[in-house]
Formats: sequence, structure tokens, C-alpha cells
Amino acid sequence: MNNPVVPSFLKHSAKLKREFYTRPLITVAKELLGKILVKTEATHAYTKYKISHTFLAGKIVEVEAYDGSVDQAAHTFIGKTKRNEIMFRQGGYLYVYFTYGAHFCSNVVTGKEGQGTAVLIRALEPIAGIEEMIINRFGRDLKNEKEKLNLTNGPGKICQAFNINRDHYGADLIGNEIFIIDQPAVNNKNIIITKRIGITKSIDLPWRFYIKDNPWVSVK
DNA sequence: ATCAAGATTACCT
DNA sequence: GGTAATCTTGATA
Repeated sequence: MNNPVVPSFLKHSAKLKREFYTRPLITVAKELLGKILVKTEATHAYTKYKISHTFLAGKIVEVEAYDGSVDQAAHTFIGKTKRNEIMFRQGGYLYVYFTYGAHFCSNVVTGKEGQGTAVLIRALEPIAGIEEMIINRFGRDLKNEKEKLNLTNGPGKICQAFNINRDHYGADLIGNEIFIIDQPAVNNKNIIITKRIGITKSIDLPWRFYIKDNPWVSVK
């Protein structure tokens, strides 16, 4: 089945269904690698630039898992609050939070109702809408080719490039605004497993996963 | 009302 | 490699 908002070159791929997301956290985290995050755009942030794309897309190349039942670094460890309530729903919703007074981060809620588990999207490889991502990130043209690698190689950078913010808190990934497109699973040999980055609690859990040798991974 | 910490980034030496 | 910026959230009073 073709979805009308799916880019033409991805027409024969399927949008991930609820059943993908409601499986266990670590399973979903690993399998999200290689999949394609898509955001449709009704308007453009900078109208003075000519932008031909109506959607943004990027391959997921780095993720981290968070589980409030055992993991002190998870926002759900303290129980349900107004901020984290979406993480306690069943899988397939977007948990967006604001941090350090400047940055938004995107998470894919996983598992069953009440679990409080989610996967932080830490890095993407840009695939479509790159011109718009450049404007969203820098407000100008690229200075050099090297800057391409700085578009979506971090959780805050992804949200800036895709213009993801408070408005997208709780977005249903089974919907048509933000969703993820299926791709073949990445071979286990090409998945690197490490400790997570930028946290001060439960630092030894090996819950960061990234695609080996991908140049958009935030930290090697 | 006040406070400390934060799933980051950009810029500096 | 070090650190300032910046503001929301949740806890405590």
C-alpha cells in the first residue's frame, strides 16, 4: 500500500506499524537502526529561501535505550509526571523534551502501556530535504562540505534540522506527520554497543547502539 | 518562591 | 579537552 505522503523513492517501503513499537525496549532500539525517520512539512521556517522538498527524511544511525523501571538515567525513573507521561503509554508515540535551556530531543516510546521505556534518537544520516535541514540548522548556506556531517549528528541537532519541538510532544508515529519507514535490519556485525553518553546515573548500562563506520554517529 | 540539575551544543585554548 | 549559555522541570518551603 502506498501512502500519499511517502516520498516517491520510498513508495514501496512500509510505514512501521504499532506492533513494531510495542515490543521490548532493547529489541526496538536495535531494530530502529537503519530505519528512516520522515517528517512532513506543511510550511517552511524560512520563506525567503526557495525550498522544493515537502518532507524531511534521515536514516537512523545511533540510538540509546531508557527504561524507568531499572534505569536511574531515564526520565521515567521518578514515576509519572506531566513531562514524561507520554513515555508511559504504549509504543509508537514521540516523546519530545527540552533541555539545557536550548535543545529538544526526540524519543520513540516503546513497549506496553505503563512501562515507561523509550529510545532516544541520537543521530541520523540525512536522506531527503537536506536543503531545508541546512536552513533550519544554520539559517544560511553551507560554508563547506564538512558541515554536512554536522547537520544531524546529535539529538539536539536532529530536532533543529527537522524543526521538531513542543508541538510534536506525543505525536503518533502511526500518523502522517512524523513516522518511520521500514528498511532491512542492520546486520548484528555492524551494530556497535557501548555505554550511553551525557548521563551521570546508571552509566554502565550498555544501551547505546550505532551503525559501525557511519560518519554521522555523534561520538565514536 | 526558590533552587539545583540536566539524555546538549558551540566555541574556546 | 574545557566550559558557558540558557530555561524547564520537579522538589522543597
